[in-house]
Amino acid sequence: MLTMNSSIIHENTDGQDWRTTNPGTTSFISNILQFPLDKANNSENAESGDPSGSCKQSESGEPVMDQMHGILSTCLPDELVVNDSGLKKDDKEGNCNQSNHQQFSIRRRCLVFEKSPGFGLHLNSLPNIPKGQSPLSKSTLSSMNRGEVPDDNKGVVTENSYEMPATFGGNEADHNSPEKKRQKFELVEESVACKRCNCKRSKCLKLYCDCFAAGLYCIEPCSCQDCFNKPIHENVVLETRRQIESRNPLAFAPKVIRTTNGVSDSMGDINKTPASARHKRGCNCKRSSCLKKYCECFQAGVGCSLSCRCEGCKNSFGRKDGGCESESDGDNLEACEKNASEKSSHDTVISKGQEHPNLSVPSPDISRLPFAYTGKLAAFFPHSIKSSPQLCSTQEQGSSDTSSCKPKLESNLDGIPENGTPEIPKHKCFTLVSNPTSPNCKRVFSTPNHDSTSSSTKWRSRKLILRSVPSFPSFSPP
DNA sequence: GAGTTTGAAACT
DNA sequence: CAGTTTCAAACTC
Repeated sequence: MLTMNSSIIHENTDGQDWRTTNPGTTSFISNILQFPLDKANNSENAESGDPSGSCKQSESGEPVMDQMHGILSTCLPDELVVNDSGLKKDDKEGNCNQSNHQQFSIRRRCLVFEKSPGFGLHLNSLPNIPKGQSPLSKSTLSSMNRGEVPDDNKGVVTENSYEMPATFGGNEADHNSPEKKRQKFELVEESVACKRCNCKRSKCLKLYCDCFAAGLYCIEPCSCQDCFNKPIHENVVLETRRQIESRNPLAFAPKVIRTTNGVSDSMGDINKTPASARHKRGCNCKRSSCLKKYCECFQAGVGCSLSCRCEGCKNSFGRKDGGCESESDGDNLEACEKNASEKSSHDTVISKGQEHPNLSVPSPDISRLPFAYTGKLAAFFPHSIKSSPQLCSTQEQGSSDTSSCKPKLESNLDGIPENGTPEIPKHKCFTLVSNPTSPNCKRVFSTPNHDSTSSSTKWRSRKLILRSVPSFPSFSPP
């Protein structure tokens, strides 16, 4: 049986590995190794001003690369991230530093972004911010919310920080339009919704560390101590990871999978949950009743299964013994209701286009994305499902039946097809940006046309995930 | 913000 | 493989 890390993977029914169909990806290691040069170049440019002139802009006045980056990142994150030639081209064409910074930031954030073996873009533990907490100072946020760019964030790439987004560093005209201001504010909010690890003893070299587990380097917003999970310690990181994988080859693999065959999961139990997303290994909760985020199943927004060894399971996403959807006993109903009430703070992932008339089929490029979504990752989809009534309207409206207690999250997991390709609604096309807005996030998914209601969403979950790594990431060389 | 609880990860 | 320890996030106050 597969043991998965805390992210959702898709069981590929035909056995085809996405990697085989994604030849565009290249090793991220090479990019990491290139880091000093890139950094030097970027820093030089940043400090000396753009030697090639101002950023190119579209007719709308928006920086071309700012737009393109978002689009490309949405659909071709792998290629975008690792395509050095593209970067060089950008340089030659004189794109603004911020664009370069963005791309640079993306690259340096991932430990490895491999075609194979895959130590991939695993937004496993993505940053999410605890209620009421912010990785940014109030003053900083305040100024940012006013549309100001903190001085210490202006276009500076430091060892552990992200540059400010292009939208922050663009020309002033861009900032003055209401639309830009709105976008800026949303971006700020997204950045606030990011949290980093707080490891003290693990040196961020164990799976305890969300960053490490996610295949990401720790960055400035992290509160970790004695952190070795940094590019400068790449060898240590890779070696440690190799050791962990030698112990458990699936240690960095997604923990949650979705089986949409509707018949059984790996354990043979009938999945009553429509979305049928399940924790591969199952939880082992004793006291939380699988009703708190201590429970990995609950945290990932999936129901417990027979794989779980939990006791007193009341997982509102689906109990081990047959869960939420079909039962109406007091406890379970209460749990469901509670869960429903907590949806606003719970992570959600993506929705299924087919389930919503307004959602269209993703582009082919998008469909090839080897992403899997689970809990933590949802932090990168602040505009997606969680707070979007639109996406859940079919359930929320007239939902007196038991399906009403089906968590949005799980329903949203329907968007993850078994072939490993999440079905991303076109109009919700996630914009994978190198979190231009947030120094805290490695990547942030935003939606080009997101509704305003979701913009204020805070993503707090600990382990919702977006992952571009294959189901069987291996650190060992081919 | 500090302390407690919790369960996964790591260790034996 | 099972039991124990370590760890950091989630949670509570």
